[in-house]
Amino acid sequence: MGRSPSSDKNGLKKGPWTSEEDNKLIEYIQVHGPGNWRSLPKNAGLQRCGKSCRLRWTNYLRPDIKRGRFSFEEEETIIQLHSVLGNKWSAIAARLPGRTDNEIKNYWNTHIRKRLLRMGLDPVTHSPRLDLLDLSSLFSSTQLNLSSLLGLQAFVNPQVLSLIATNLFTSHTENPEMLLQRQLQENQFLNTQIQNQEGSQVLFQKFQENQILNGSVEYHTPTFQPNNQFQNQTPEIPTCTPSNLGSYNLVNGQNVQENVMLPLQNCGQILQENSSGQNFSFDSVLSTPLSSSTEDERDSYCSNFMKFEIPESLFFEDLV
DNA sequence: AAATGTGGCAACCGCCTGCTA
DNA sequence: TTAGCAGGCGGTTGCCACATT
Repeated sequence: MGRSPSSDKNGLKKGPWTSEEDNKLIEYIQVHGPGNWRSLPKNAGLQRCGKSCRLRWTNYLRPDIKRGRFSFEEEETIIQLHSVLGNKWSAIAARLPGRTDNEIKNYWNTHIRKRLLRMGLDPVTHSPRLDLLDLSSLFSSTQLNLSSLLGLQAFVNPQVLSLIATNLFTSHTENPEMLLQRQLQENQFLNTQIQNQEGSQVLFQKFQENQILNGSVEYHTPTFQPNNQFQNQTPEIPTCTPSNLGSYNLVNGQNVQENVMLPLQNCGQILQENSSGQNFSFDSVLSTPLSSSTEDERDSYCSNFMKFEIPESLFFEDLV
């Protein structure tokens, strides 16, 4: 594994660690504790640089490291957190006890990223890949009237639209802690607004996201209803309608798809109600049944959520 | 059976940040 | 204020194992 044995210009060894080196490092740290990595190799009798020792310890030798396959819960947590944090592997690792940032990074690049691509999702934005969608047929089949969609502003407080648009453009770059604080403030405002504007699906979407945030997760988690360790604190979910679909990318008539997660993937455990009063539900698009054991089964399960059809008789006016 | 391709992952590299004198 | 250092982080490399041809 890894690099072939070699030495750098200082005579320090590089490449794979031997069990003898591992033992030396473990024994030294058991006595003196980790840290002071620059002087550690000399004191421990290792021909390695401090950085190499630190990496070996933190990524492999640490006693609390969990080895082996990632569980479904872990995998979904990674996807959730990545949708919020991006490639902040250390931040993601901090929420997965026993897993290292390096391990999560490798797992993402070798498994999850490929799976998302196969599902037609962009692994960077977590949005459906537009290059794979025939949006014109989608719109014609549903008889959606663009002017009606744009008319959303007629019943949505412009202040709210502005708030949401601002959020959409900043949420992926903002410091998660700052985001948390800001969203707590937003939620107070939205909570009031949503009581007065029952028809606003955009508002509901925003409200729901903030509820998830406030109720459980340290970081803003816009795409999923948690079903793992956060589940106990999941707030009661109000009913929403299929018009959530596409609401974000048409804010103010602007297509903000590029930087935003579509609510399409936001269907996790949302109970939706169509115009005729029939209920239908989605599980998380990326959730996988615990009984599934193979990657193919997981793919199959997940991809089924991308195959729903919009009824011919569905009118946007009915939905709002 | 041998050659070639691909996946997986440990380890390295270079940059960045925070601390301290 | 600034320079030096230690440690942390994300991206990349390169080797091994396994699959495919």
